[in-house]
Amino acid sequence: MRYTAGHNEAARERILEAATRLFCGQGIAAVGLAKVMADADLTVGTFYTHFASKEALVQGALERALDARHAALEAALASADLEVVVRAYLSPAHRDVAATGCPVAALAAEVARHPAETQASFAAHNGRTLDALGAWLSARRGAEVTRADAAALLGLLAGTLQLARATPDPAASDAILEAGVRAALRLAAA
Amino acid sequence: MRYTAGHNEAARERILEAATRLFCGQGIAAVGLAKVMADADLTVGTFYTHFASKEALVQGALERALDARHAALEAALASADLEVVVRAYLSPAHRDVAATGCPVAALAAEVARHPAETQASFAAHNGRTLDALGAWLSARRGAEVTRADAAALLGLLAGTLQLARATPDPAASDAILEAGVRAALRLAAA
DNA sequence: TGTACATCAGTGAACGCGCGTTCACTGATGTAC
DNA sequence: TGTACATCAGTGAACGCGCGTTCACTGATGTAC
Repeated sequence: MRYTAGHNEAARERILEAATRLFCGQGIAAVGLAKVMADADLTVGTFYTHFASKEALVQGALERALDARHAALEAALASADLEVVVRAYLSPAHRDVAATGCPVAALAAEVARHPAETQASFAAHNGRTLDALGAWLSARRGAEVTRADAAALLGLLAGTLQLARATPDPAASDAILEAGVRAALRLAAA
Repeated sequence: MRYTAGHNEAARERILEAATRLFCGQGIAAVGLAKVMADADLTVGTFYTHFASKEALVQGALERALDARHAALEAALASADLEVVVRAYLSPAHRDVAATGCPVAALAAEVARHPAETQASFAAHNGRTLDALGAWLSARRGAEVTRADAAALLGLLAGTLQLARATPDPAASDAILEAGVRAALRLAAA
């Protein structure tokens, strides 16, 4: 081949990285392929040598983002308390930089309007995180914490983060984050 | 004037109704003005005799939807238990018809990317619901429940509904709704 | 070793389409005289 | 009472633009002979 081995994979990775950042920051519908490719230092024309369609890119970007979040959560749960994880999730820093933040908070509502295949991929990759969270909570309490219970906790985190992001008054937004931390810890401890 | 009194207001109301339904069902960015106007039995050209821009329509539609939700919640809290309200919110019926459902669950993440003025309007109208919910919970418990605490509860409801909507497997989606009900009632009772 | 060819990621222009917005015009009604 | 004019929501075509997607072409490298 006329490009170094791994060139193709490196370009694909750059496209996925740019897509993840732009989708999480601005929404899937609001970001065009030209913008994604420009951010990956490529022109639009070459997009289709890497992905079959925009929808395929959406799936790839969601998987990448969810897997990254999964790895980060596993590391955090292994070395820190749940309170640290919850406080990091509902922090002003996470609220203010959606582009590199949780894909569930940024995109779950939009994913719900995408094809079933995209939803299935999203649910499967998010499910790994829910299972890990459920197992961790089960070990901490005596009782079993199901994947669905973990989903409710993630729902609280993501929904509260969204409300904080949609609240322009800084003090009011901070108060929502703090109330979310209290609620999440109460829920996790029960 | 050459149209009956109230004609203008009736047309404006039809546009707002169509916009609310389409935005909540498909997202703001995915719905064009032509689609909204066609749903209101009008042509695109007349849109600007009713609204200054698409963003003005977005604000109007959000306000209408949030005010409707507020009235429905007040009525429900006056005549029914919180558990009934929570079960209705996290019901399969509400999950399956986003178009006529809660605007917070459908659009909060997208509103967070809109201009500050739109966010302020959204936060103000949603705030009325949060205050009513907080007051109701305060009266039920002994302690004060702030607007921010009510926001965390709404965050749990909306976030969990989004996850259920993004879960294509019916059984898994139902389980998430049920876990959300348990979590919401635990949070409200505490 | 030297040359012709195959490979294929990348280029850049083009496609049809729908977007938000503008505008000259229509036509039914209310008002002025 | 009858007629000319003003009003203004609605019409429908057009604007420039960006969208997702396609395609003929480029050019650097690896392979075949």
